[in-house]
Amino acid sequence: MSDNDTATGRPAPQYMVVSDVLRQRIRDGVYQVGSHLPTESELCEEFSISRHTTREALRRLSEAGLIHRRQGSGSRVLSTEPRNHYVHAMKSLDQLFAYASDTRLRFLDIRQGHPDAAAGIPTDAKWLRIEALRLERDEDVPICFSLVYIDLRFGGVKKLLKNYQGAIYQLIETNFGVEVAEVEQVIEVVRVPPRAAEVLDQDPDAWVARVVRRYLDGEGTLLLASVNYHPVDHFSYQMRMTRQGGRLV
Amino acid sequence: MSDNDTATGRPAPQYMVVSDVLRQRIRDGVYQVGSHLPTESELCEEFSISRHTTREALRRLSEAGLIHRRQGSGSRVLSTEPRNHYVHAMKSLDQLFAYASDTRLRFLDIRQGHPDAAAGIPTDAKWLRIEALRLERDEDVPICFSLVYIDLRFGGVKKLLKNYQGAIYQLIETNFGVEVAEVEQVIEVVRVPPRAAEVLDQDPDAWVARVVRRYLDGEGTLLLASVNYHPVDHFSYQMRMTRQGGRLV
DNA sequence: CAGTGGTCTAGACCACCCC
DNA sequence: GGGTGGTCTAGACCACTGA
Repeated sequence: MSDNDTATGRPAPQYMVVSDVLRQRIRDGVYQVGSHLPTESELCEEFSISRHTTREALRRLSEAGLIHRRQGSGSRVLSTEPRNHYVHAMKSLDQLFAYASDTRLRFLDIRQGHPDAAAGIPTDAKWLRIEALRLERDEDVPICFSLVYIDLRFGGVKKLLKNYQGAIYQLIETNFGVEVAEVEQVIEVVRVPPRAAEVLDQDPDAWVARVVRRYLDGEGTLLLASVNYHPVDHFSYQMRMTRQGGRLV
Repeated sequence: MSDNDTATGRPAPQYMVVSDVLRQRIRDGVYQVGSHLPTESELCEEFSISRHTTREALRRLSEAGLIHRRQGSGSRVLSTEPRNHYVHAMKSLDQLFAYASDTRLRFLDIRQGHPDAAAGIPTDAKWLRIEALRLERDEDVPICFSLVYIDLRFGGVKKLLKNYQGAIYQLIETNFGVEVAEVEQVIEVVRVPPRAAEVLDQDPDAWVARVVRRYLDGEGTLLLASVNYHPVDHFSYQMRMTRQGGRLV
């Protein structure tokens, strides 16, 4: 649990002692989830420490996701257990994609249309629908066939797509001042749909890896979604998870 | 890049201004990757701020993975770009697995043997080799066929496996005082190997999703590895990535 | 409005690293 | 031994929250 001086011989700093005590109290229900921690000044008094030290202790709890602090309001208990024991971290979403970055896009079709069910978009709404092939640079080997559905308020991207090579979500981020805050991804293995079989040159009854990605903004609104069909012999999805924090967090 | 007061109308705090300046200098190569930042006291003087404010600025760079700070040594520049823009976070590794948690294991075979190539273990070494089927609870439908390779120094788990239901890495963590610090995972779609076809009741030429997981300790030593074959019609792998930090980080 | 957390200062002592 | 970052104190003013 705590990691006070168990490893190193020297005593743990006070902020860590205090943070561990508070952590234990949260686990024990002394401070219930949803309720508020004592204020900084109360904690200063109880532990006879300066405000700075108190804040350092609270910072740790906050970083561990156990409490949420809000100016003027206080520190609310969020959870009994730290979140994010393991993280898969990446510089950019590029690493989500199951292909190397040195690729290019060939657009097959762009028009308004109704999304397919796999995209997780209500199929009664109209979205900009893009068909594209992702190819290895300088080669004609297709890496995947992609259907991209874009909210019509970003319909202006249509003009920008010509010769665009990167990920489409980035195009929308830079041109419409929105920010992708969250991505959901589902990987499954399915029978190749007819259109994908055609452009990927697959047997009609072949299996393909289908990767569906949904890009959401900070409020959970869907900005765009993509359905990507990968021939199985070129599909490899790698990730690396790391345990969070050496000492505590 | 910076997020000083662009959104809110009010001015950014000093530590954020300073941290942005330093960040820009790192990008511009004023402070080269591998070299050291000025010391805290030098930065205090340059920006006419207190040490506390300087440390807050440096803390941000450290959290962003741009610098590494070491007592007695200084702040070394690690990278020009922040890491961890996006994270896939999970409380435990259970969420790595492409199946619900309400499952059970049926062991088919346990003995010493040579790992297969897919596990990424030198095949000349001997490891404890476990064959198991993961089944839905109360049903005989197999979710996946697993080959688990365990370093022989944990050979004692053999006795503990009987009636064990959970993830094997946890068994080793609790019984041998080691900690999984890192997991590598690769998902691919391959032809079913004969043995897997047999126990999963698949056609000899069927495709299966192969998920290879390698569990490493803090020093990068492989503790165990597993190769899991999932019938494609039951395979679904979901993940959710979140952009890190509202304001900067 | 009173009380909260957010920012900031000017000091201090210490453990650690490297010369 | 001299300099680094790590911890800690005792103050201060401010922005924000909520009654």
